Amino acid sequence: MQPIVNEPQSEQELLDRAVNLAGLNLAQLADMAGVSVPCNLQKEKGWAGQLLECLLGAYAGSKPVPDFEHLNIELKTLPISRQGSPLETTYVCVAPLTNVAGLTWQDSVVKKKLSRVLWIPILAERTIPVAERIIGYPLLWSPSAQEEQALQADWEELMEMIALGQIEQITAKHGEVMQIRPKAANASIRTAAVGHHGQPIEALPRGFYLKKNFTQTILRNSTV
DNA sequence: ACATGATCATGC
DNA sequence: GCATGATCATGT
Repeated sequence: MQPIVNEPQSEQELLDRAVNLAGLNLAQLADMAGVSVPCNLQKEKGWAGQLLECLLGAYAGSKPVPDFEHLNIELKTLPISRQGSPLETTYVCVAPLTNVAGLTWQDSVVKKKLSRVLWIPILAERTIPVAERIIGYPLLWSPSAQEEQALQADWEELMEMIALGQIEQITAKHGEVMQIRPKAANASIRTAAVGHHGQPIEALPRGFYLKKNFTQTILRNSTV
C-alpha cells in the first residue's frame, strides 16, 4: 500500500484528514486506496493500520521513526466495541533486553513513542465483517501528567526486572497500564538477553503494550 | 468472557 | 533479526 496523498504539513491538516474519514467503513477506505478488503485479518493483522497510514499520508514505512516524522506524531488504530471499549491492547515498541543499565524513562523509546499519538478508533467487533467496520472520530493525544506517571511507574518496574535478569519472570500481569508480552513471529524466535547472574542468554523478544484500561481512559477523557 | 501468550505479513 | 503494522486463539 502506497501513500495516496502528500504528507500532512501540520497537525491540523492531519487531524482534518482523519476527521474526514470518520463514519466511513473499511470498504470505502479500501476503495479510496485502490486495494481490496481481506475476508478476515488472520493473515493481515496490520491491514487496517496500514490502510490508514496510506490514506493519511504517512511515509515512514518500517523505519524506526514516528509515522509523521516532521510532526512527531505516531498513528495508532484502536479496535473498539459498540460501547466504545478497546478490544485489544496496543503495541508500543520492543522492550530492550540488553544494555539496560542506566536507561531512564526520560530517554525511553516508550516515552518518545507516546509523546504524541493520533488515535483512530475503529468499530471492529469480530462479528462485524472487516469491510463493514467503521472509522471513529480521531483523537490527537499527549499523556497527561497523571498518565505519564502511570506509564513511568510501569516502565520502571518492568525495566528493573529486566535489569535484574528477570526477563523470564515477567508476565503480562505485571504493570498497571502497560505490560510486556511476546513480540515475535513465533515462540521459537530468540534474541539476546541477560540472565539471573548477568550472563548472556537467549530469550523470546518482548514488546511493551498498553493495557485496555489505559486506552479506555484516553478515549473517555475525550468524550464530549 | 476475557487476558495472556502466540502469531501473521512485509521490508530491509 | 528487527523494525513496522497489529489481531488471533487458547487457556483459565
